[in-house]
Formats: sequence, C-alpha cells, structure tokens
Amino acid sequence: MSESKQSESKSAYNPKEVEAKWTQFWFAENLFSLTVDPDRPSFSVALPPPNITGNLHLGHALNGTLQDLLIRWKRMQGYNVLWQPGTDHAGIATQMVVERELKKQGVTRHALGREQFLEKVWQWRNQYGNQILNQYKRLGVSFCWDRMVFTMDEHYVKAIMRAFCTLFKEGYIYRGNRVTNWCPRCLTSLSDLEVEHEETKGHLYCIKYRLADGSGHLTVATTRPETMFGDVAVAVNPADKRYSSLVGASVLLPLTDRPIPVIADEYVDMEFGTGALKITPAHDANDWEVGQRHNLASPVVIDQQGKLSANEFVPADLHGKERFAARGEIVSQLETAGLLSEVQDYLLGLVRCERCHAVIEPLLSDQWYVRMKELAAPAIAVVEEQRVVFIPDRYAATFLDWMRNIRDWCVSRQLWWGHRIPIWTCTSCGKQDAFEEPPSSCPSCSCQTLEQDPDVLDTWFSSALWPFATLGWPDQTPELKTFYPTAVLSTAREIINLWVARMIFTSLKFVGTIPFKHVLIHPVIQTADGKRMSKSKGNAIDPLDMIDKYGADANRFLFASLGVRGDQDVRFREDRLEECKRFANKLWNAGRFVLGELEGYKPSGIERSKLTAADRWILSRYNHLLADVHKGLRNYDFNEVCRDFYEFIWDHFCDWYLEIAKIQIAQDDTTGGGQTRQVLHVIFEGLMRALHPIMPFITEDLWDRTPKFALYAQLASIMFAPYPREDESFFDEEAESQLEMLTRTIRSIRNIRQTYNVPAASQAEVLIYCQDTKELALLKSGEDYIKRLAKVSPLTIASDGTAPDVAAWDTVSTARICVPLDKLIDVEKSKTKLKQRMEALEKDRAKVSQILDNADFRAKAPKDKVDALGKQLAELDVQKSSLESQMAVLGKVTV
RNA sequence: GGGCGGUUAGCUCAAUGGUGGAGCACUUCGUUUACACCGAAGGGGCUAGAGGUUCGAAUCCUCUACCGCCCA
Repeated sequence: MSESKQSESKSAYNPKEVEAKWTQFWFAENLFSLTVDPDRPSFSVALPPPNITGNLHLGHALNGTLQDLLIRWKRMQGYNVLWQPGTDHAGIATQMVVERELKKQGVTRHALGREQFLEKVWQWRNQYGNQILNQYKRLGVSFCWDRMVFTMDEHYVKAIMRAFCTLFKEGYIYRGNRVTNWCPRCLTSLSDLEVEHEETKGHLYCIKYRLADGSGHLTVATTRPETMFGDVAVAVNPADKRYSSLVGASVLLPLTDRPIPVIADEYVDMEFGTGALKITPAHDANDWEVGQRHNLASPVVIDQQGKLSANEFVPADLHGKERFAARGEIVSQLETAGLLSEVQDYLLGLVRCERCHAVIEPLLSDQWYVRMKELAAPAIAVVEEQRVVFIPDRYAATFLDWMRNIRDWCVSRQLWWGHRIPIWTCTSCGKQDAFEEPPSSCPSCSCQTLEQDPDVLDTWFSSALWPFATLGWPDQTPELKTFYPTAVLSTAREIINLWVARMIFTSLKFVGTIPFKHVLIHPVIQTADGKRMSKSKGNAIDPLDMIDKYGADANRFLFASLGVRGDQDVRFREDRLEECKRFANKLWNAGRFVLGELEGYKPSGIERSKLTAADRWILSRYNHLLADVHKGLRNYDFNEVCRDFYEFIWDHFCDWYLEIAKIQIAQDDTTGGGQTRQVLHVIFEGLMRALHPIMPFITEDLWDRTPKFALYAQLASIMFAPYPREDESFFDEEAESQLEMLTRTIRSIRNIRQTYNVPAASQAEVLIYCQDTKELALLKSGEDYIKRLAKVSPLTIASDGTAPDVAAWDTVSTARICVPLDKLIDVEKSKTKLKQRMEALEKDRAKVSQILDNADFRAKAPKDKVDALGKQLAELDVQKSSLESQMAVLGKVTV
C-alpha cells in the first residue's frame, strides 16, 4: 500500500469526493435557478462584480462565503432569494491585459485601430471573462447562476446610457479643464480614488531664482525641479515679512530666464522649505487653484507620456526627455550655473497609479465631470437617518466624511475598452448633446456629421448602477419589483467611497430608493505577519489551493469565523484552516457513528417522560445553540455563530453526549425503553440543517443519509429544508446543573488517576461521599456514566463512610471523592498535590472573600451578585475543610 | 496633517463592568470499534504603559508608546 493511501483511512472525511458529488448534483438539478412564490417574502443580495481579469483571492472567498451563508440561511427560512452574480468589464485592467498580450505578438492597439482592438478584447473576455465566477463554484456558492450579468451586456449598457443622459440633460455633467491625475503609462486620467499614496525618500531642491532687477535672488524649494519650466509665479505668504518687499517684483526662471512675478497667496506655508513656492498650474492641482486665483497662464511642460514637452517653454536640449531623467539633467545644469543652493533629503508623498504603479503626473486636461454636491445630499441623509446601516457602524463615518467633502467626479477615461461616452458634437453647427441611441443626424441643424466623444466612462460609473441595472432597470421588471432594494451589500472597506457611496446616490437619483439596507464591511485578510497580500509581492495565498488542501467547508467555516464585527484586519494562518478541517472531520465521524446507530431507524419524535438527565441536558444545550445561532445570524455575528457550533459539536455533543449515548443505547437495547436514538436523531438531523449555510457540502451529504420525517424526505436538497429554531420548552436548567456535577466528578476522578499514574487500562476503585441529598441522588443516578467514563470499579456512592487512609482525595461541590490507592500511592507526591490544591483554593477564597468583605460591595452591588459570591465562598469553605482533613489523614500515614 | 482600528498565554484570536477562555504549540498518559484529522490530564497571563471614573475595569474616560489601515 502506498504511503498516501495509508494516510487516507476510510474514516477520514474526503472533501474532494463529497464536493464534486454535490456540486454536480446541484447543477444537474438546477437547484440554484430563480423561483418566486408571490406569497413569500424576498431577500436579495447583489454580488460585488469581480473584474473579468480577476482571479479568486481570499477577499473574494471571504466575501462570497458571508453572502452565501446569508442566502442559504434565508432560502431555508422560506424566502424568495436572489443572489445576483456577474462581472465587471474593468476598463483599465482589461485593456492593459489585452495590450500586454498583443505586445507579445509585436502589435500595439494603435496599430490595430480602435475597432479591431475592441474585437480582440471581446475575444479575450469571451475566453477568460467568467473564469473567476467558475472559481467561485469551488466554494459552493449558491449564485443564481442563470442570471449572470456583465456590465457590457446590452440591457446593462442601456441602463448606463439612460443614467448618463439623464445626468447630462439635467446639467450634472460638464466639461472641465483642470489638473487631474494622469497615468503616463495607461495614458488616461484617473479619479482620486484610483491612485495610491506612498511615502518615498526623495530630495528637496533649493533653487535660486534671480531677481529681474539684478538685486539678488529668491530661493525656492521644490521636490520636482523638472516642472520648473511651467512655473508662472513664485508665491509667498502675505504674512511673511521676509518676502513682503518682494511681492510684485519679477524673478527670472533659471535656465530659460523667462521672467515671472512674485505673488502673495495664503496657500503658501511659511514653515515649509524657504517659504517661497514655485507655482506650476498645469502640473499641480494646488498650484492650479493658485493660478486661477491670480489669473495666471498654465503652460504645459510635460506631455501625456511623461516626457518634457517640445515647446517654447522647455529648453531645446530637454525636449522629449523622460521626466525623471530630465530631473537629473536639470539639477546638474542648475549646479553648474550656481543656481542650486542646497539639496536636502526629504520624505515625499508619491502618488501612483493603482493599476500599473507608475508615478502619477498631475496634468491639465479637459475631462467630463459629474457635479456631485446636490447628488450627494440625499445619500448623506439616508445614512444619517440610518435607512442605510453600516456594519460595523463606524464605517458610516468613513462614508459621511467623504460624502460631506465630496468633489466633482471625473468620469472620462482616455481608454478604448468601456462604455464610450454618449456625447456627440455636430461638426457643422457645433451643437453638443448626449444621446441614449447613436443619433443619425444633428437635432439642431439636421446635418449628418456628428462626432462621438472618444473617451469612455470610468468603470465605476457603470458599477454604481449594479444593484438595479442587474435587475433590469430602466425597465420596470418583475425582478426589480420583487427584489429591490436588496437586503445586504457585503464588501471591503477600501471601496466604501469608490463604490458603495456611488451606488447609494445613483439609486436614490434613478430609482428613488436606497439600494440596500445593510452594508457589511468585512475585514481585510493579511499575511500571517500582518502584511498586505499582493500578487506582485508574491505573498498572496490562493484560495483554490486552500480548498484543495483543506476542503471548501473548512475554508467557509474559517471565513465565517473571521466574521464582520471583529478587527478591521485579520491575519491568515494556515493552522486555523487545519483546525477547521479537523472540525469537519470530527463532524463527519460523529455522523458515521450517529448514522450507524440510526440504521433502520424510523423517526418517531421524542417521548419526554422517558428522557434521562443526559438526554435533557443535550437537548437543552442544543436548543440554546439554535437560539444563539439565530441571534448571531440576525446580527451578522458570524464569528460567534461559528464558536457556538464548534463548542456544541465538539465539546458537548461529541465529547460527552456521544460517549453517554453509547452507554444508554446498550441499556435501551436491553430494556427497550430509552430515547437515546430519538435524541440522537432529532439533534443530528437538526444540526445538519442549522450548519448547512456555513458548511453546505458535508451537511448535504450527511443529511442525505439521515433518516427523515416524511415532510423532509421529498425535498431535493437540504438547502430547501426549513431552518431549525429553538424550542424553549427543552431549556432545562436542572439537567444542566446535574450534568455539570457529573462531568466535574468524572473529570476529578480522571485527574486523580493521572496524577497517581493509575494505568489507563485498569479499573480503579472509587468512593464518593456526599451529604447533600440532592447531589447524592444525582451522583447515584449517574453511576453508570461515572463507571464507564472514568473507568471505575467498584464504585461506592454514599452519604458517608470510612475510607482507607492511603487514598487520594478531591472535592466536587459538596461531594468528597476518594480513590484508594493502596500501594500505588506516593505519600510525598500526594502531599505536594494536596498542597498545590490548597494554595489554589486559598487564592480563590482570598479573592472572593476580599470582594465580600468590602462593605461598599455588599451595599451597592446587585443582590444576585452578592448572593452568588456568598454561595461560592461557602462551597470553597467546604472544599477547604475537606482538603484539610485529607491532609491530616495523609500526615499519619507511614508506608 | 485629519480620522479609524489594534496591543490579552510562545503564536492566532475570544471574553453584556462582576474570580481572564479557546485552538495551535508544549509536557504526560492512552489505538476503549465515530474520529490518532482522536481521547484524557497538565503547565503557561500584574490583559502595552500611566492616570481617572466605579463597590468593582481587559472592558468606560484621558494621555503616552508601538503596529496597521483610510483620507488629505
């Protein structure tokens, strides 16, 4: 037998097999397709559409799990559910990918031309565009697969055109000439949200600008000397006494000797550099503002490729030089000319393109903007009024802060792939307008030579319409009526402004209602050492590898455990997945045992009068679990739900109840009166349903093989079975305290056995003396459990009696537990052990009595707290005297 | 510069203001037919630091340090 075969024993859970089987079944039976029962409530979620260029990463997997969990839960609760999947065309990313492909063949998009290039992109999209959704399949997500939407679908485009033209006609869209973020590699403008900031070591260059009248110079500090040729002024703060006499004077721009004025503007920070700032309106957004205020020109000196322009402002020897190479040359020329006074090390904020990481060049250009202030107002209101609720709620502040300080949205991109801006300009009369359908002739002069704007829309413009455009808007479809607004949007915090905010305002604008009630912001998954995962750094974990290795259910359980309410970042460690995998295996094996015991069993319901204390206990725990799970799911406390499941299944059900069940079943089989199988059935069958939203594969498989009531037997899948709820009549405090006493007793005996090295295989004699009649009765009723679970024989349980001197003792509540050890005992060891117990007990007692001795506590604390502590102290005292008497006995022993 | 989150056992994380828990790792014992992907027992903590509120603080408030994120 090969090694790998050996390690795969038959009892181990094999997720691959089970996942393949049920995935196949779910799709073959079309179980995910949309069905609407008008009598039922509806619940819908729009999947944040992944980029067609994307591959499933841990963030997708986490987010997908949380949404699927909700969808499956609601489906089982009987809702009409719609989980809308789809993909985003991802303008820049896709164009880059395809251009890279073309480059390998030595072709540029410009060589192909716009139309042919777009054909290539469509080919690429048709081949790879749904890859990521197929990867989602491995997670077991229950998307409404037959309703997949792509942002370039015909009806989706219709929605975009309607939205854009509406905004245009209402005057929200305008042409603006201002400094925008320009990516010299992607050759497009970018919004503020599509760039990333980074601190980099650089230099601050102090450059002498000579006064035109030859009376000296002004030293200007800059991090970007290459923009110098575009300077139109030197600005100083009006309050700056050092320079006040110079305001209005002229200085000569180094290297070109073009004269520019010295101006005063509040924007200048007197503390920064020399307090004199060069103003380059075409290449700095702040400078542009200053330039506007002072009516200055805006000469462009760096072109779209990031090269110094070949124009009259730039010295001829620098024409066409790449900007950073030019910087070096300029600095050395300045040095030679004696105009460089100082170069300081400086930490500067660099702005990079989110997609290609090229350094952004702020560039003056004409772009289309959406006027935002008025559109933002109602979106601010719905969040303020909590009609849209963020979870965790602190993210509402992120949203509000951004929306309240909103700037106009640059929506044009100089790309080919995307939704071409539907604005046409008449070449003869110059009339410009937006058209939902390409116009055949100019509405004002009827001529037929109209030219469409060459740019495309920001990808986020189309994504902003996602929740309603996917449901058929602008048509009033039945889906829109049934499933809008959606219930929850689950996403990452980094796109709250980029996407969530825009969905909210577009929905209010176009549909007149909120797009979703709740916004779940899930944590960001970092590497084990707290770093950001990224493909380029090579530290990203591939969720598909993790699914291969640990199984989809284990991964889902982990993701659900990460939850949404915890930290904003969580570290990914594979050993946690290992734990989840073991949990799946534990469940699987519990299932093997239970199903084995239920072979041929016909569900009959529970006869309560015949339940043992252990039965009542596990039923009480189980119903508490269902109550906690329900509460947890309602509040999106997924991590708590997972903990509850884990604890119940492993600690309560497997470790204790199944072991007890083995004993009871043997008794049931001889007496014929027990309810153990009934209890096992009720709990296990219900547990599978309860856990199904988190772990769909393993629960489907086990449930499929579980005997069922006729009502459920006809269902195609567990996913349509009703979600279980607690039955409070099974809550049973008495049984809970009884079992606590019993398990503590068993643990105590086990402890003694291990302490004194009683061989695990041998039976040990145990004497239990208990004067409390209630506890005595309970211990007696649990005799069989104690014998079996602590390997005890013979067992004596009595109110009192004499015990041998040579014995180990312990106390549980009012019971004294004695294990005669005869020759096995090591007197010194026993004394040490007793001493340790005594010390621990003393410590406890000291703490409790200290609190109780405090008169303020007795006076001010709630009565139940005071009583509870008083009771505890009494119990500690009983235990103390018991330990003391044991010590005394031991003191007399001589071996 | 503004805002937010975190700091608890060696590691990763829990703990409605009421004697601090789990998993992993560690030590010891154990193949008892659901599970060695297991079971049993055990060791391990002035809850980052300093103040304050309170009968009582890991928890609430203030400040400090460090780590991280978002926005400018």
